[in-house]
Amino acid sequence: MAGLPLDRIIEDDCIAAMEALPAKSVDMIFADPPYNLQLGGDLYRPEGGRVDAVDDAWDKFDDFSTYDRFTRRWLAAARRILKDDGTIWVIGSYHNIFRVGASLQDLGFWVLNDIVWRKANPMPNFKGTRFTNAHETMIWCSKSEDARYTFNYQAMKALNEDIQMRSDWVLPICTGGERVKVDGIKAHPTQKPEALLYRVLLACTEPGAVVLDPFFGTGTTGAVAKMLGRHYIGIEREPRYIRVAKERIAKVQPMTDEAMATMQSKRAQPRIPFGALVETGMVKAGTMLTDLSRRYRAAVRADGSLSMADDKGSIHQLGARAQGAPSCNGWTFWHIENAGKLVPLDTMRQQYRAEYGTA
Amino acid sequence: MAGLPLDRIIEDDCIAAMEALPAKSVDMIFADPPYNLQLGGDLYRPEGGRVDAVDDAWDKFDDFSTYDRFTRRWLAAARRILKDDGTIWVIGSYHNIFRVGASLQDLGFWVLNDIVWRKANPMPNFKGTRFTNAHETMIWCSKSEDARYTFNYQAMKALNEDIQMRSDWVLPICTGGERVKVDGIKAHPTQKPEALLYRVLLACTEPGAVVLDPFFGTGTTGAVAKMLGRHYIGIEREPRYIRVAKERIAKVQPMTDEAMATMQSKRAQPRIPFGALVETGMVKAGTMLTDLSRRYRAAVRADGSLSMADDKGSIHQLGARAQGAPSCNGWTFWHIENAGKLVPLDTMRQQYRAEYGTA
DNA sequence: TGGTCCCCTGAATCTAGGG
DNA sequence: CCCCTAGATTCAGGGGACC
Repeated sequence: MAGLPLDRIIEDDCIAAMEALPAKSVDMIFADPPYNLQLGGDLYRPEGGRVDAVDDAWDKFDDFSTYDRFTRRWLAAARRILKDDGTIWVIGSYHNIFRVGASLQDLGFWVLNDIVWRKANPMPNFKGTRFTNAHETMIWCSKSEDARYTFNYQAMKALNEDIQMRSDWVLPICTGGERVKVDGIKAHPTQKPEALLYRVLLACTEPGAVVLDPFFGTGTTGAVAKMLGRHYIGIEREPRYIRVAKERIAKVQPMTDEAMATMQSKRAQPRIPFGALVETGMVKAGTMLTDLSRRYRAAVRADGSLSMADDKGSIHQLGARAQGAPSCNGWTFWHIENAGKLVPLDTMRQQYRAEYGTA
Repeated sequence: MAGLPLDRIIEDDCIAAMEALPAKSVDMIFADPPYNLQLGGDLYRPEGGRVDAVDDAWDKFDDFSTYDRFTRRWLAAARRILKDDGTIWVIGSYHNIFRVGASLQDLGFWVLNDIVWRKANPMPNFKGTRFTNAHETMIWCSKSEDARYTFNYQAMKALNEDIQMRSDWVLPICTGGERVKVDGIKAHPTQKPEALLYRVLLACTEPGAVVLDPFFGTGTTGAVAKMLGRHYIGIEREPRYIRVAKERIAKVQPMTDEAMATMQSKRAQPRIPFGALVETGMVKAGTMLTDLSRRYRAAVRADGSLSMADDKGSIHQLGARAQGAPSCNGWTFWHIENAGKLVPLDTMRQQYRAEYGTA
């Protein structure tokens, strides 16, 4: 994408900066916006220490509506620069996440999931007045209902030991060596753990994608993007955060391409028609196929179609009709009997791919 | 409280019914409003079954603004009848919870916590298109910032093996004998588990308190209230649900201490996926693994899968395939070489648990 | 009686690409 | 735009049948 300030940090207000970028130019947006506002119109972050010092006189509704206006403005600017098939992530807590979620929906974003980051080691509730606030919420949206967004399902499944990834993620908070400090004091009050961004970027982008973070802070998004071979664009108002972020990102080593590889979706593999297996003699015409429970039997015909009683059709069609199901994956449904064992057609397909190449 | 229809179900629209009740008369409100799901066509499971979705007329709204008007009206009516020191709980999913949360705040409610119900056994995502929608969200509010609400901190701590109760609760969904059925068919599509209401009522009410549920359904709130010695007021429009709820509640025996003990939730057994070690940087992508005899070597990839020659898969799958065994515990099979010594992955897992906790 | 296996089900915004 | 077809896609728990 020409003209994009890739792998750089823009020092500016995020709304102005986004308005200066070309439309439909970034693949993903990750945003960790400020969560509350005070009388002066300045926005503070949750652990900023001034949260309890609210003036009693302020009008809640008025306050929320100011926050809502701010939220809609930056979300609208984000929407403009997001590609039509891109997605946006916004993280927040109960203080702001409902406003953010409603605004996202009002602007036409389509919620795909709300993700709960369940903190493995949260701050306890010292006063014993509420439940320990042990999670934050992320909202993941596409730009519209029918957008074809990126979701690396198999990579997420692999990351979770072959069980599909759930909407609740247990991850530790950012501590120890990962926590960026300046003169021994944490550089930013709400630095997010890299593991969180790691999962987000791995789930929803491909290597080389452009990820924008309008509230860049100390640059966790940039650090993880660089590590994973994605491009970042950071926007941050505060020079002191930018300074820290630059230093931090400079130290990051990108992964090798090999390490960066993930489990691929089967949809991405080239299509093999069943007929190709018949043509090459890997499956002989006349072979009888059966399902795993040996309930149904069908014969392979010379053109790669099947016949079962008077019915004829593709491996998928006949599998579906046999079961009375709306659809069926014939590759996994039908089996060939070999020395008393049932081998799925899918295994033959893998052999075909190995033998004749995948192209 | 004179004039309150205690331990009864009002057959009416909830807004009208609440408007007919005296102001500031109930101690707690638990509400499970329609979620405004926006479902497309039928959804089929991989094995061919059809998902029995929520398609009831009561969940249909024209658009967000219609839903918002409905939400504000019933919340305003609820606010009027709630005692000044009472609290309200509303449960929802990402479809509606942001609208609900924003409306609560706009009406002056003060959010105390958002509570995540992490479902132990959610319905999977059958098409591999998103993260498994494995939780629902409850918002817990007092009527104002300075209200002196009830929170039984010690009871919650006791329920959680003497550790502060967190904002994320792991509970199974409502199935088995608890699921109310009529002629073998579920009486209500969205019946909530009693364990959920048990925790809510135990946390935020005293015995004898009055708990109102404006979307009573098949009466889980009433059943648990009776069990725990609280009063309930149910409001429900549909006579068929009321009939079921009455029968159900009639059978409830107020609980003995012994029975209470069995209601206490088991702590979820933590499972650490290998991917978690990669995400947190404890095991870097690109690391080479080997078995104790150094016969096999595999590389760690970004998503926690391994690659060995052309083969890819989980630590368990690749361990099994390497040895030609039907299964393999990858945690003990694979090792990392560290200063000439081989450390099993299992040791890394123990370190992870020690560092980040297991819960 | 016990173990094994199969079946059923749960608030779901649930496909992709070519003609 | 619609229509059609290939084919990718599920976890945990409870209950009942069967050996």
